[in-house]
Amino acid sequence: MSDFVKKCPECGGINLFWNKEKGEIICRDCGLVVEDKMVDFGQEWREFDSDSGDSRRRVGAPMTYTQYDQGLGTEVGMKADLSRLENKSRNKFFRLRKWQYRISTAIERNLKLALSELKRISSYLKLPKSVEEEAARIYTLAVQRGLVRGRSMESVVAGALYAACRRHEVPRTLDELAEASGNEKKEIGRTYRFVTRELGISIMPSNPADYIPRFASALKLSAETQSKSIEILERAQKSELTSGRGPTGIAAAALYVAALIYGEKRTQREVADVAGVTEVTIRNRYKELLDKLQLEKEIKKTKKKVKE
DNA sequence: AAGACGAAAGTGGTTGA
DNA sequence: TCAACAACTTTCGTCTT
Repeated sequence: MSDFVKKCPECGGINLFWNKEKGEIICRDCGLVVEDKMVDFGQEWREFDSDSGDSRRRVGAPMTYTQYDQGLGTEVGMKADLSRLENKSRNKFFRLRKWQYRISTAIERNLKLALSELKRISSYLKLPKSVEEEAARIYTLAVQRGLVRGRSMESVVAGALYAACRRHEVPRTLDELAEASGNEKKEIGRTYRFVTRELGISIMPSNPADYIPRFASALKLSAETQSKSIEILERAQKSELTSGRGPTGIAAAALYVAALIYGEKRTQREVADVAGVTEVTIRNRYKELLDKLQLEKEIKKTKKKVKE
Protein backbone atom coordinates (compact mmCIF):
# COMPACT_ATOMS: atom_id res chain seq x y z
CA MET A 1 0.00 0.00 0.00
CA SER A 2 2.75 2.42 0.80
CA ASP A 3 5.60 1.68 -1.53
CA PHE A 4 7.84 4.61 -1.99
CA VAL A 5 6.99 6.02 -5.36
CA LYS A 6 9.42 8.06 -7.33
CA LYS A 7 7.69 7.99 -10.65
CA CYS A 8 4.06 8.52 -11.33
CA PRO A 9 2.68 5.10 -12.29
CA GLU A 10 0.14 6.80 -14.49
CA CYS A 11 2.15 9.06 -16.75
CA GLY A 12 5.70 8.22 -15.72
CA GLY A 13 6.33 11.80 -14.76
CA ILE A 14 8.72 12.61 -11.95
CA ASN A 15 7.12 15.87 -11.02
CA LEU A 16 5.64 14.62 -7.80
CA PHE A 17 4.39 16.88 -5.08
CA TRP A 18 4.07 15.84 -1.49
CA ASN A 19 1.18 17.46 0.24
CA LYS A 20 2.13 16.88 3.83
CA GLU A 21 -1.10 18.07 5.40
CA LYS A 22 -3.23 15.70 3.44
CA GLY A 23 -0.74 12.87 3.42
CA GLU A 24 -0.85 12.62 -0.33
CA ILE A 25 1.60 12.52 -3.13
CA ILE A 26 0.23 14.18 -6.19
CA CYS A 27 1.55 14.02 -9.71
CA ARG A 28 1.72 17.53 -11.10
CA ASP A 29 1.63 16.25 -14.64
CA CYS A 30 -1.52 14.23 -14.64
CA GLY A 31 -3.09 15.00 -11.28
CA LEU A 32 -2.96 11.43 -10.06
CA VAL A 33 -2.93 10.96 -6.34
CA VAL A 34 -0.08 8.52 -6.16
CA GLU A 35 -0.14 7.71 -2.53
CA ASP A 36 -2.62 8.49 0.11
CA LYS A 37 -1.36 7.74 3.52
CA MET A 38 -4.37 8.85 5.51
CA VAL A 39 -2.37 9.58 8.59
CA ASP A 40 -1.90 13.27 9.05
CA PHE A 41 -4.85 15.41 8.12
CA GLY A 42 -3.83 19.00 8.33
CA GLN A 43 -5.95 20.93 10.75
CA GLU A 44 -8.21 18.98 12.95
CA TRP A 45 -9.08 21.27 15.79
CA ARG A 46 -11.69 20.16 18.13
CA GLU A 47 -12.71 23.38 19.71
CA PHE A 48 -16.34 24.38 19.67
CA ASP A 49 -16.07 27.71 21.39
CA SER A 50 -15.20 30.29 18.81
CA ASP A 51 -14.80 33.00 21.46
CA SER A 52 -11.63 31.42 22.67
CA GLY A 53 -10.32 30.68 19.24
CA ASP A 54 -6.83 31.69 20.21
CA SER A 55 -6.49 28.59 22.30
CA ARG A 56 -6.80 26.17 19.44
CA ARG A 57 -4.86 23.05 20.05
CA ARG A 58 -3.83 20.29 17.80
CA VAL A 59 -4.85 16.82 18.69
CA GLY A 60 -1.65 14.92 18.75
CA ALA A 61 -2.63 11.31 19.14
CA PRO A 62 -3.19 9.10 16.13
CA MET A 63 -6.83 8.87 15.27
CA THR A 64 -9.00 6.34 13.71
CA TYR A 65 -12.21 7.48 12.16
CA THR A 66 -13.99 4.21 12.13
CA GLN A 67 -14.62 4.47 15.84
CA TYR A 68 -17.35 6.88 16.49
CA ASP A 69 -15.55 9.08 18.95
CA GLN A 70 -12.15 8.49 17.44
CA GLY A 71 -11.04 7.35 20.83
CA LEU A 72 -11.12 10.89 22.03
CA GLY A 73 -13.61 12.83 24.03
CA THR A 74 -14.27 16.52 23.81
CA GLU A 75 -15.18 18.59 26.78
CA VAL A 76 -15.07 22.16 27.79
CA GLY A 77 -12.64 21.95 30.63
CA MET A 78 -13.70 21.92 34.26
CA LYS A 79 -10.34 22.72 35.62
CA ALA A 80 -10.22 26.40 34.79
CA ASP A 81 -10.21 28.63 37.80
CA LEU A 82 -13.84 29.64 37.87
CA SER A 83 -13.57 31.84 40.90
CA ARG A 84 -11.72 34.41 38.88
CA LEU A 85 -14.55 34.82 36.46
CA GLU A 86 -17.33 37.27 36.91
CA ASN A 87 -20.88 36.08 37.08
CA LYS A 88 -21.73 36.88 33.48
CA SER A 89 -18.86 35.09 31.99
CA ARG A 90 -19.42 32.28 34.42
CA ASN A 91 -22.94 31.84 33.15
CA LYS A 92 -21.71 32.00 29.65
CA PHE A 93 -19.19 29.40 30.48
CA PHE A 94 -21.78 27.00 31.82
CA ARG A 95 -24.07 27.67 28.91
CA LEU A 96 -21.34 26.87 26.53
CA ARG A 97 -20.47 23.71 28.31
CA LYS A 98 -24.06 22.57 28.25
CA TRP A 99 -24.37 23.22 24.55
CA GLN A 100 -21.10 21.66 23.81
CA TYR A 101 -22.20 18.59 25.66
CA ARG A 102 -25.46 18.37 23.79
CA ILE A 103 -23.88 18.90 20.43
CA SER A 104 -21.12 16.41 20.93
CA THR A 105 -23.38 13.68 22.24
CA ALA A 106 -25.73 14.22 19.35
CA ILE A 107 -22.86 14.01 16.93
CA GLU A 108 -21.49 10.95 18.58
CA ARG A 109 -24.80 9.19 18.57
CA ASN A 110 -25.16 9.94 14.90
CA LEU A 111 -21.66 8.78 14.15
CA LYS A 112 -22.11 5.56 16.00
CA LEU A 113 -25.07 4.69 13.88
CA ALA A 114 -23.65 5.96 10.65
CA LEU A 115 -20.35 4.19 10.99
CA SER A 116 -21.95 0.83 11.51
CA GLU A 117 -23.95 1.45 8.36
CA LEU A 118 -20.76 2.46 6.62
CA LYS A 119 -19.01 -0.71 7.66
CA ARG A 120 -21.92 -2.77 6.45
CA ILE A 121 -21.86 -1.26 2.98
CA SER A 122 -18.12 -1.33 2.82
CA SER A 123 -17.91 -5.02 3.56
CA TYR A 124 -20.75 -5.72 1.18
CA LEU A 125 -18.79 -4.08 -1.61
CA LYS A 126 -15.54 -5.62 -0.39
CA LEU A 127 -13.85 -2.27 -0.15
CA PRO A 128 -10.34 -2.04 1.24
CA LYS A 129 -9.85 -0.83 4.76
CA SER A 130 -8.20 2.35 3.66
CA VAL A 131 -11.26 3.39 1.71
CA GLU A 132 -13.46 2.67 4.66
CA GLU A 133 -11.28 4.85 6.85
CA GLU A 134 -11.35 7.65 4.34
CA ALA A 135 -15.10 7.47 4.03
CA ALA A 136 -15.47 7.53 7.78
CA ARG A 137 -13.28 10.59 7.94
CA ILE A 138 -15.32 12.35 5.29
CA TYR A 139 -18.52 11.48 7.04
CA THR A 140 -17.21 12.70 10.36
CA LEU A 141 -16.28 16.03 8.90
CA ALA A 142 -19.65 16.28 7.21
CA VAL A 143 -21.49 15.71 10.46
CA GLN A 144 -19.37 18.19 12.34
CA ARG A 145 -20.22 20.84 9.82
CA GLY A 146 -23.88 20.05 9.91
CA LEU A 147 -24.04 18.94 6.33
CA VAL A 148 -26.31 16.04 7.10
CA ARG A 149 -29.22 18.27 7.96
CA GLY A 150 -32.01 17.81 5.48
CA ARG A 151 -30.46 14.71 4.06
CA SER A 152 -30.80 11.13 5.05
CA MET A 153 -27.93 9.73 7.00
CA GLU A 154 -27.68 6.78 4.66
CA SER A 155 -27.28 8.90 1.59
CA VAL A 156 -24.47 10.88 3.17
CA VAL A 157 -22.76 7.68 4.18
CA ALA A 158 -23.08 6.40 0.64
CA GLY A 159 -21.84 9.69 -0.75
CA ALA A 160 -18.82 9.62 1.54
CA LEU A 161 -18.03 6.08 0.46
CA TYR A 162 -18.35 7.00 -3.17
CA ALA A 163 -16.00 9.92 -2.71
CA ALA A 164 -13.52 7.76 -0.82
CA CYS A 165 -13.60 5.16 -3.58
CA ARG A 166 -12.87 7.76 -6.17
CA ARG A 167 -9.96 9.20 -4.24
CA HIS A 168 -8.43 5.79 -3.80
CA GLU A 169 -8.89 4.91 -7.41
CA VAL A 170 -10.96 1.88 -6.70
CA PRO A 171 -14.10 3.36 -8.16
CA ARG A 172 -17.46 1.78 -7.74
CA THR A 173 -20.27 3.01 -9.86
CA LEU A 174 -23.11 4.98 -8.40
CA ASP A 175 -25.32 2.05 -9.25
CA GLU A 176 -23.32 -0.26 -7.08
CA LEU A 177 -23.42 2.15 -4.18
CA ALA A 178 -27.12 2.57 -4.72
CA GLU A 179 -27.71 -1.14 -4.63
CA ALA A 180 -25.57 -1.67 -1.56
CA SER A 181 -26.96 1.19 0.43
CA GLY A 182 -30.55 1.15 -0.67
CA ASN A 183 -30.47 4.75 -1.77
CA GLU A 184 -31.48 6.34 -5.01
CA LYS A 185 -28.64 6.79 -7.40
CA LYS A 186 -29.35 10.42 -7.99
CA GLU A 187 -29.66 11.10 -4.28
CA ILE A 188 -26.20 9.66 -3.67
CA GLY A 189 -24.84 11.69 -6.52
CA ARG A 190 -26.38 14.82 -5.10
CA THR A 191 -25.05 14.40 -1.62
CA TYR A 192 -21.72 13.31 -2.99
CA ARG A 193 -21.38 16.55 -4.94
CA PHE A 194 -22.66 18.62 -2.06
CA VAL A 195 -20.41 17.10 0.56
CA THR A 196 -17.27 17.20 -1.51
CA ARG A 197 -17.93 20.79 -2.48
CA GLU A 198 -18.62 21.91 1.07
CA LEU A 199 -15.62 20.12 2.46
CA GLY A 200 -13.40 21.30 -0.34
CA ILE A 201 -12.37 17.77 -1.20
CA SER A 202 -10.88 17.77 -4.63
CA ILE A 203 -11.58 14.70 -6.66
CA MET A 204 -9.88 13.96 -9.87
CA PRO A 205 -12.12 12.94 -12.71
CA SER A 206 -12.19 9.21 -12.49
CA ASN A 207 -9.99 7.30 -14.82
CA PRO A 208 -11.62 4.67 -17.02
CA ALA A 209 -8.62 2.42 -16.50
CA ASP A 210 -9.53 2.05 -12.85
CA TYR A 211 -12.60 0.09 -13.82
CA ILE A 212 -10.80 -2.34 -16.09
CA PRO A 213 -9.55 -4.93 -13.61
CA ARG A 214 -12.94 -5.35 -12.00
CA PHE A 215 -14.86 -5.54 -15.24
CA ALA A 216 -12.32 -7.86 -16.78
CA SER A 217 -12.44 -10.33 -13.95
CA ALA A 218 -16.22 -10.25 -13.95
CA LEU A 219 -16.04 -11.24 -17.61
CA LYS A 220 -13.26 -13.78 -17.02
CA LEU A 221 -10.94 -12.13 -19.48
CA SER A 222 -7.23 -12.82 -19.67
CA ALA A 223 -4.52 -10.56 -18.34
CA GLU A 224 -3.40 -9.86 -21.88
CA THR A 225 -6.77 -8.52 -22.77
CA GLN A 226 -6.72 -6.35 -19.70
CA SER A 227 -3.43 -4.72 -20.49
CA LYS A 228 -4.45 -4.34 -24.11
CA SER A 229 -7.57 -2.51 -23.10
CA ILE A 230 -5.57 -0.22 -20.86
CA GLU A 231 -3.27 0.49 -23.75
CA ILE A 232 -6.26 1.31 -25.86
CA LEU A 233 -7.52 3.62 -23.17
CA GLU A 234 -4.24 5.48 -23.09
CA ARG A 235 -4.34 5.98 -26.81
CA ALA A 236 -7.94 7.07 -26.59
CA GLN A 237 -7.04 9.65 -24.02
CA LYS A 238 -4.43 11.12 -26.29
CA SER A 239 -6.98 11.39 -29.04
CA GLU A 240 -9.28 13.23 -26.66
CA LEU A 241 -11.93 10.61 -26.90
CA THR A 242 -12.38 10.39 -23.19
CA SER A 243 -13.25 13.86 -22.02
CA GLY A 244 -16.84 14.51 -21.24
CA ARG A 245 -17.84 10.87 -21.66
CA GLY A 246 -18.83 8.55 -18.93
CA PRO A 247 -15.76 6.64 -17.81
CA THR A 248 -17.57 3.34 -17.48
CA GLY A 249 -18.75 3.42 -21.07
CA ILE A 250 -15.26 4.05 -22.35
CA ALA A 251 -13.79 1.35 -20.16
CA ALA A 252 -16.42 -1.07 -21.35
CA ALA A 253 -15.79 -0.30 -25.00
CA ALA A 254 -12.04 -0.64 -24.63
CA LEU A 255 -12.50 -3.95 -22.94
CA TYR A 256 -14.86 -5.09 -25.66
CA VAL A 257 -12.38 -4.22 -28.39
CA ALA A 258 -9.48 -5.80 -26.55
CA ALA A 259 -11.46 -9.00 -26.12
CA LEU A 260 -12.19 -8.97 -29.82
CA ILE A 261 -8.52 -8.55 -30.66
CA TYR A 262 -7.47 -11.46 -28.52
CA GLY A 263 -10.25 -13.69 -29.73
CA GLU A 264 -12.02 -13.74 -26.39
CA LYS A 265 -15.19 -12.33 -27.73
CA ARG A 266 -17.90 -11.27 -25.37
CA THR A 267 -21.22 -9.95 -26.52
CA GLN A 268 -21.95 -6.30 -26.16
CA ARG A 269 -24.69 -7.20 -23.77
CA GLU A 270 -22.38 -9.10 -21.45
CA VAL A 271 -19.92 -6.25 -21.31
CA ALA A 272 -22.70 -3.72 -20.95
CA ASP A 273 -24.15 -5.55 -17.99
CA VAL A 274 -21.01 -5.67 -15.90
CA ALA A 275 -20.15 -2.09 -16.74
CA GLY A 276 -23.62 -0.82 -15.97
CA VAL A 277 -24.14 0.87 -19.33
CA THR A 278 -26.22 -0.02 -22.33
CA GLU A 279 -25.16 -1.72 -25.52
CA VAL A 280 -25.78 1.47 -27.39
CA THR A 281 -23.22 3.36 -25.39
CA ILE A 282 -20.68 0.64 -25.94
CA ARG A 283 -21.41 0.73 -29.64
CA ASN A 284 -20.92 4.46 -29.82
CA ARG A 285 -17.64 4.38 -27.92
CA TYR A 286 -16.56 1.32 -29.84
CA LYS A 287 -17.17 3.03 -33.13
CA GLU A 288 -15.20 6.07 -32.04
CA LEU A 289 -12.33 3.88 -30.97
CA LEU A 290 -12.23 2.13 -34.31
CA ASP A 291 -12.41 5.38 -36.22
CA LYS A 292 -9.70 7.21 -34.39
CA LEU A 293 -7.31 4.45 -33.49
CA GLN A 294 -7.30 2.27 -36.58
CA LEU A 295 -7.90 -0.90 -34.70
CA GLU A 296 -9.62 -2.65 -37.56
CA LYS A 297 -6.41 -4.31 -38.71
CA GLU A 298 -5.78 -5.90 -35.37
CA ILE A 299 -9.27 -7.28 -35.21
CA LYS A 300 -9.06 -8.66 -38.73
CA LYS A 301 -5.80 -10.35 -37.91
CA THR A 302 -7.33 -12.35 -35.14
CA LYS A 303 -10.31 -13.17 -37.24
CA LYS A 304 -8.05 -14.82 -39.76
CA LYS A 305 -6.21 -16.66 -37.04
CA VAL A 306 -9.45 -18.02 -35.68
CA LYS A 307 -10.38 -19.36 -39.09
CA GLU A 308 -7.16 -21.28 -39.45
C1' DA B 1 -32.05 -17.22 -33.86
C1' DA B 2 -28.90 -14.37 -31.61
C1' DG B 3 -26.07 -10.66 -31.91
C1' DA B 4 -24.78 -6.28 -33.90
C1' DC B 5 -26.10 -1.96 -35.80
C1' DG B 6 -28.26 2.58 -36.02
C1' DA B 7 -32.20 5.94 -35.84
C1' DA B 8 -35.38 8.39 -33.03
C1' DA B 9 -37.39 9.94 -28.98
C1' DG B 10 -37.00 10.48 -23.93
C1' DT B 11 -34.41 11.38 -19.40
C1' DG B 12 -31.57 13.68 -15.96
C1' DG B 13 -27.79 16.73 -15.21
C1' DT B 14 -24.80 20.69 -16.42
C1' DT B 15 -24.12 25.31 -18.02
C1' DG B 16 -24.63 29.98 -19.14
C1' DA B 17 -27.61 33.93 -19.64
C1' DT C 1 -34.20 30.50 -12.39
C1' DC C 2 -34.89 28.85 -16.88
C1' DA C 3 -33.72 27.20 -21.40
C1' DA C 4 -30.30 25.09 -24.37
C1' DC C 5 -27.31 21.34 -24.61
C1' DA C 6 -24.55 17.01 -24.47
C1' DA C 7 -24.32 12.37 -22.78
C1' DC C 8 -26.77 8.43 -22.03
C1' DT C 9 -30.88 5.37 -22.21
C1' DT C 10 -34.88 3.04 -24.16
C1' DT C 11 -37.07 1.18 -27.84
C1' DC C 12 -37.46 -0.75 -32.11
C1' DG C 13 -36.64 -2.08 -36.90
C1' DT C 14 -33.03 -3.93 -39.94
C1' DC C 15 -28.84 -6.25 -41.17
C1' DT C 16 -25.18 -9.88 -40.32
C1' DT C 17 -23.29 -14.16 -38.70
